[in-house]
Amino acid sequence: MTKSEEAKPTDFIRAIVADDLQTGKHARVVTRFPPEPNGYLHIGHAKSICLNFGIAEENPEGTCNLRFDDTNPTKEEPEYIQSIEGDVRWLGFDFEQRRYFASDYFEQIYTYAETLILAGKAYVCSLSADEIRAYRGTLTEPGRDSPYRNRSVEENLDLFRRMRAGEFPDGTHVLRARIDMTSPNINMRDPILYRIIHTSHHQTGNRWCIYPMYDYTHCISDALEGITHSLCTLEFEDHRPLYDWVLDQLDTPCHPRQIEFSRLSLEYTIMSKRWLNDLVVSRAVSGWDDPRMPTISGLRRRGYTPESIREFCHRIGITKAPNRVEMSLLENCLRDDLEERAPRAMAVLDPLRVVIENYPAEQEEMLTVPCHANHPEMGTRALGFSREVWIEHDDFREAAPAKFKRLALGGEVRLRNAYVIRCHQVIKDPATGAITELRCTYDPNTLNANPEGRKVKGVIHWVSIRHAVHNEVRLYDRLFLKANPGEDDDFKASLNPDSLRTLPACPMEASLANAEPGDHFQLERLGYFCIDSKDSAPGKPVLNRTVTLRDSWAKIEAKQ
RNA sequence: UGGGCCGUCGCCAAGCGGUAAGGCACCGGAUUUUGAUUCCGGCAUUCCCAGGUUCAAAUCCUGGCGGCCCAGCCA
Repeated sequence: MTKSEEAKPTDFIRAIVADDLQTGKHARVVTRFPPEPNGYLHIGHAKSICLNFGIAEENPEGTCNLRFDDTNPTKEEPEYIQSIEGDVRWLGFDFEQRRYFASDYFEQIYTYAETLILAGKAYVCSLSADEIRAYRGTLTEPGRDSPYRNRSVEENLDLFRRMRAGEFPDGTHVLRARIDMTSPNINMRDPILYRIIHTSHHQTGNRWCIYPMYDYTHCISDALEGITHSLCTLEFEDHRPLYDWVLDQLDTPCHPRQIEFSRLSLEYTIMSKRWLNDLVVSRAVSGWDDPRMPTISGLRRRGYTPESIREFCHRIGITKAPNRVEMSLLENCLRDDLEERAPRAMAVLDPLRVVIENYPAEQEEMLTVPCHANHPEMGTRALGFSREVWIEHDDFREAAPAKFKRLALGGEVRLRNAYVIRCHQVIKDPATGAITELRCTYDPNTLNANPEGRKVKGVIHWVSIRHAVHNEVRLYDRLFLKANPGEDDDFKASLNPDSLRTLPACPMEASLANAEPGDHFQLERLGYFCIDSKDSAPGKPVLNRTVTLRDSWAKIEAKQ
């Protein structure tokens, strides 16, 4: 990044931060990423992570905390904590020792609640959940005061302490802020601060049976951590008055500024943790890290790199405008990255046997070919060649359509990194008429050289049958058929039945047998692939197709 | 029709009173032993609409229209 880029804020939040630093409102910036451990992180969280950790990185002495918003033990699991920490680190952000839990502050938060009660700003309400809802009013009608609203400070304190002591069952009492039941902002109609939940908590065990609500907890946690800018998504905009109200009543170390930005939507996928969980539980996918999932762990297993995801977050920007980003933008970030770093290899997904009749049956060669044509520094690899090779079925046509530059009967094509061959005979299954084999000849003078007196435009990939190893390849496609799943029906109704195609044993060049889980490759002319980190065995890699190459032939063909 | 927010190219998105950046997508064309990559070129007389202020408006004012969010003891 150049100095001018560093100095120039790229979005309205960075502009606010820069201004606050400039004016001396803050000496340094402190942000936080506050997930609830109730599911795996997804690409939408990556946007928030890149924003919060990014701002900290870009400013001198800036820091960003990882804080688990763990105020609801009925929905949270330690497994999620592990995955979230791993995903943040994998994305390339370091929270060092700054891993906190809202539950770290439960005692302080409780003390603040008693302060509110003492000040007459909070009361214990003994209405049932249904009654509270009824008293709340609607969007257009004001709410009504709870009959418990004017309990004495002494009674409130006594009741609240007994709530903590476990004297009451779930749902019998709540602690509420005493604000304004007629507020046009429903969040200000005496919001609930504490509820009774007799459930053990993953961090605090059985120490508590009352748990603070998000609105009450989050602002205090921010203040206790000295957060300067509390960045969250747009749906919390209506909560900001409450965020400020709570901190205004209390003597906290500071009063962070909440700023909201729009969350990420991506076409052909979903971002709701509830829905993602549904896919996992219903076995529609193999898990949170299924390579079709928009989760960080799913993208990682699919073959996305941290760099590509960070670049994506950079390109989409930060605004308050509603958005639904095209998948092609994400895919392009990936291609840009993998184009540079992925070594090349060859495999055939839909094999057609080619016999090169003028190549001696007993002969074979080990060709030395570059790992990356545009990056010689990436070295070379050995590639076996012999009389019989597999080529892609789709790379042959008996009668070539217009602009077809692959192999046709009577025509020539180059075998990538090897010789030019000519096809003179097609062998078919007499019963079905399906093409089963091609008889060809090769031009021995075309290794690393163009043929004399003619041009061969087409180049196709291939694998020597004698040298091939066979491994499973998984071809992934979008998880949903609709750009906005669940928009006007059950989201699962638009699941793509062909989002995964498994090819159990594709012939591929032998060098691939040694690939390690997580390794990236470009299978030439097919796409980028990644060695699956879960289902591969030593010497037996499973290849996940990360993304196809751009395919301008497919466009031409579609038009014809 | 209570409150909050948003509306610049198909999709993101700069712009903050001085005469519409950039990326993705798309369309040409060049190079190419990946129909990939790379490279050149094209792609908003117009900024949701209508008035108004101004020498000058996407930017300011007024009024419309369209969209999103909020009635969990979820976050």
